[in-house]
Amino acid sequence: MAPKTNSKVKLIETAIDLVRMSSYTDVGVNEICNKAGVTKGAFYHHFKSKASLYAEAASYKMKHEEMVLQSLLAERHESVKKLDNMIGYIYYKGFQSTETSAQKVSGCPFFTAGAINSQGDEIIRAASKEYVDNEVRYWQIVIDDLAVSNVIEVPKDSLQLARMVYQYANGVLTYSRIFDDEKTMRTDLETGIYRFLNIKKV
Amino acid sequence: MAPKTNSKVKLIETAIDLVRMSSYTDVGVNEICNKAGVTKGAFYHHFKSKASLYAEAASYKMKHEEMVLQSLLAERHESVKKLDNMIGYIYYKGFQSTETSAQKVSGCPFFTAGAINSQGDEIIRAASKEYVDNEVRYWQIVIDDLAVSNVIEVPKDSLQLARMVYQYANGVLTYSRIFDDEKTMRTDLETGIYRFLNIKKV
DNA sequence: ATAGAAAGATAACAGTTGGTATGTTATCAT
DNA sequence: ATGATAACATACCAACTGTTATCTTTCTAT
Repeated sequence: MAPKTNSKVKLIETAIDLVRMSSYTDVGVNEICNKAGVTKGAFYHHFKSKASLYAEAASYKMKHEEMVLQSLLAERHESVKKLDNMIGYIYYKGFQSTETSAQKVSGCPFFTAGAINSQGDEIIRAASKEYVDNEVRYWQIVIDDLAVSNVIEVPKDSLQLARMVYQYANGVLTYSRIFDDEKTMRTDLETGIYRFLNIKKV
Repeated sequence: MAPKTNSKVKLIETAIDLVRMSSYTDVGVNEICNKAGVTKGAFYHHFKSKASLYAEAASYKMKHEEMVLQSLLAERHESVKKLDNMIGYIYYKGFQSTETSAQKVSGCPFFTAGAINSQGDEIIRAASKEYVDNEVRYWQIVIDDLAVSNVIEVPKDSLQLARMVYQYANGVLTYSRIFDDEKTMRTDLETGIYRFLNIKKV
């Protein structure tokens, strides 16, 4: 009665959830399987390795975020509204609490894992690169829009500015994770990005 | 003929080096011992656990940086010179190439490891917190000095501003590590921090 | 010189890691 | 109904993890 092949999706979603809460290396295949209620046989039927699961999870998440962000950044919104939506989404992603853990703040699993496993598995690095590039592109859309709307000065290099804002956001997430401090995360995210973009807060 | 107990220091320095290049979880006790040319017996004679080595390494590095930064941030320097020294030091730390690895860009091992192991070992988290707090404090010194010198507007909350700059710097480091891109790191670090502090580049 | 401790070496430990080999059950086009 | 293939299950593997117990060497204070 259950959908045909939801166990692959179940594995991916479980993996993302677990990795977000701890880290790629700290989450084992066994743990993922147990939490997903799937056996190892099924795991290695769907994925040829742990790294390949990670890669599939990255593109899975990318597709998912494409839909979410397309609505958050829809043209009908004011450019500042888009910015606030983007900030809110990052906050939402970084704070989302799971039943799995008492930890409140979690970083982006792909950003983090990419840095960790920067040497070694090239599969992982490539997946992280692609994911990160994609995220930066969304920031660029937001920033270009702010420039067109005259909310910010037209930047010399909007891609660089987008990248820098993204770097900042992830720095905040990582910091907040160490201190497990959601309050700091909320204020620093917003205050910092507004400051970075040189927007006077309304 | 060799100094009395340099093998403890050797272990700490080797561990820092290895962890910087990969990560806390990915670096094993065996690997550290081999690279340091020390046996496991010696390791567990000096440290009661891997986590405790990490903690000692953190405070070791803190003391080392205290000396370095005290000279880089000496009062005789202009406040902008101090800022540039600080940026240069971050760049130096993040780029330092080792014989160990082909990887060029490396993040701060304590910032990274703290985020990774946010759940689990409380020893590690505590050590990372202390390390990070210390680094932020140096940024605060730089920023307060910039304010006194009228280079930047007096911030409402200089600690928050220091924290945000630190978060940004580590975001850049992590990003650059994923892409192993030293050039981006160099420009983004300087450009971003100047932008963040709203200083017109000379 | 000698007792005692610090430092280091060797070997083993239980537990876990990612991955595989081989088996069984569903699904599905023909 | 049947052959084929996808989906899943069970059991196992070698390699490695951090850690400990035991032994030997080196140092140092008396």
